[in-house]
Amino acid sequence: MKNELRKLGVEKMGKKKETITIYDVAREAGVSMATVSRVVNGNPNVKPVTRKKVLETIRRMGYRPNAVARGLASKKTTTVGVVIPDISYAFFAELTRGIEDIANMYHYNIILCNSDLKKDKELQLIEALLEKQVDGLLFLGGEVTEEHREIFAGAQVPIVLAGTRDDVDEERPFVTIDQVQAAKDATQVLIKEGHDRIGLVGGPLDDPIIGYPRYQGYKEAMEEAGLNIDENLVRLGNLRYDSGVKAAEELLSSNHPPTAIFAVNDEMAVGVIHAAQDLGRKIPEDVSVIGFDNIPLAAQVRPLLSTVAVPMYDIGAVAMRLLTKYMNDESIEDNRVLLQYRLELADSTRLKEF
Amino acid sequence: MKNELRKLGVEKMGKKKETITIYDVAREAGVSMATVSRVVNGNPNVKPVTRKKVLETIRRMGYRPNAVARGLASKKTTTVGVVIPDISYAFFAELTRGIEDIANMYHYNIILCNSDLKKDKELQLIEALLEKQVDGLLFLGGEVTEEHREIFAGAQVPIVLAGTRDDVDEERPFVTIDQVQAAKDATQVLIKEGHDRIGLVGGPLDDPIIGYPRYQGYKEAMEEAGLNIDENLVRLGNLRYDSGVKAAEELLSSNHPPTAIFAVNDEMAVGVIHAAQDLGRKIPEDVSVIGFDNIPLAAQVRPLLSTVAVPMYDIGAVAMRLLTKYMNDESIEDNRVLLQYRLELADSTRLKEF
DNA sequence: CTGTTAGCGCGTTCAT
DNA sequence: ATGAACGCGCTAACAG
Repeated sequence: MKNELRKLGVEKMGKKKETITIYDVAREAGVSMATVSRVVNGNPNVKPVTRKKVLETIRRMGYRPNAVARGLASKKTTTVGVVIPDISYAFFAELTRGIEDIANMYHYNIILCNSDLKKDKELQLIEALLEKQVDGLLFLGGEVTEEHREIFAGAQVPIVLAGTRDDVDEERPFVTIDQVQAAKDATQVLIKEGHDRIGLVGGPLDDPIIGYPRYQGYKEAMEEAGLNIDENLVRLGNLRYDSGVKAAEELLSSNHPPTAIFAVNDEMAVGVIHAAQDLGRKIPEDVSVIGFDNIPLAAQVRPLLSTVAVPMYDIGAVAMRLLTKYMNDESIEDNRVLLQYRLELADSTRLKEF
Repeated sequence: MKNELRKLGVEKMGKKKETITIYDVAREAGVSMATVSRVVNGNPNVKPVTRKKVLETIRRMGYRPNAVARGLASKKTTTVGVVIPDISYAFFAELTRGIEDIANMYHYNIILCNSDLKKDKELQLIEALLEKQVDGLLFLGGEVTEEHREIFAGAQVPIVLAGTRDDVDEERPFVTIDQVQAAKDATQVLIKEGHDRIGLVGGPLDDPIIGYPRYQGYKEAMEEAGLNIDENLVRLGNLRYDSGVKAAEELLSSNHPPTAIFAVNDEMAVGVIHAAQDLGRKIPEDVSVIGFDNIPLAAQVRPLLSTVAVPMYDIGAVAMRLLTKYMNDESIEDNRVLLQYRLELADSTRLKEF
């Protein structure tokens, strides 16, 4: 009575078309809603003939299941939320690709949100995602504060950290690498080359994910080697190319410049290389440079950048896989995983092996 | 009676917690569901005292609105679908950032899907997105085929193309740039430098978005200048760095090599530069190179890459803005928009002005 | 300004 | 193997 009446609506682009429901299909096929629901959801308890008939009228009527209604009834949305600092960073883009591939494989969709590492925005996004009844949440980058823990604890769905970790909440699952050790390794490459004045182009030290741990690794390596860290050796940037350029200019034009530089990410490392070259230094003859991440850029500059190869795609993929296990109540053996990284020694360092 | 009973559930991470509804809040606050709904949705028709009371019990009970239920009742999900070729391409990552920023500004979330330019996957993703009742759809890259048009036509929601266009369906809104003209301009830079043997490192010619139109622009410029296009001048890659390297190696080691090369995207252009350098050619003295897109990489290599600066972020932002207009039934003046690009002439060409 | 009452479209018992 | 009926949590008239 209602379906019959609404056929006179004006049609603009994608507006006001009759919306055909499971009920319409049922009536048309001469079965009940339940039966239609069964065939749509692949329930085997349907006689083949009936199934065929229903499938046929579904096709004929152009019926499209309403996932929102299904979500309300079943309490599952097959959608997961992803909160990420900034998709325009190659690092996160690659990681997100890993997430999406696995999500897709398990028939989930992802709602992607950029947080710009702003705590308030992060919290607000997480809240919005939970309101949308995502079946799970992936949280990347940024510090996990007490407020995060609070909202995480109140969530009805599993939440996995990717590319970061929470050392306070010992239960919170995560997938990342050992940042400190990796940074230490990178520094040790430089030490092993024989340098004793090794500069650091770091990130913000109040960043508990990149800036601080990678600084920590540098510091530990230096101390263990009995090397000095004077303030002429350390500059902090914002992880972008330009800040790497600036940092290197300062470091290299000091009275007693470093002969090797560890930049805590590749973008800055490439900035360092270019700044050094502009100052007439040869890489790696005059200055050795090592980066961190192994984004595509590392292989698209000359000299090829030596760096710490972080399995970005895998971090995303493994984190998403872990999340699916939680969502499907699969048994999970390890929920705090540190993935392997490796040193990718190319042409910006003299050492090619470690 | 039910809410009271379910308090004995075991609690694992994010599982089986009591879900508190608008009804619970209403009962607790001594008002009706409608009133709670009103304050949640900011409806002004609520006495301040009442509003305060409701807000208070919402806070106290930790009530979180269920967007799925809201979506079913209101027929709006405040979610838009985004189908993109590959988020790990800098070009699309930047574009997506533009989309998300504007979406966020208008309180929409985005469901992101990678299609890898595979038609079947595209269609299937679009279908899934429509089932999820997105309020609108942004489709990027890839060819718009008859099957696309069919499913677009059957959609109940507005669909806007970004970074691409459909020349068959004259009604389909889009936001992009004039690819042919831009490629023509890039080629003309090289022509104006005085080259008569200008190589092209192109994309797949069956790609109607990048490969073909940019080839077309090259061809038109050459023809208008009365220059020859022999097959020793053209190589096709897959838009990635490595294929640029390979293409340039072939072009430059031929008997009569080009003295300038137009690569249809920056990744390949940088590959061209490096291949040329490895062959002992100086850029731009021996070979001029111009790229296309102006991804960050263009400013992170030496020599700095001359390129066509495509407003990637803006394409995304404007497309999303256009989509919001459709979704909110705002009046829209122009629904097929070509954004401005500009030539960014840096150090890989000799010409610095055009 | 507030409450009542229908649905929104579908999954899911529980019968049959 | 199939159908009837209820409920998921909320918005949207409509009354008052």
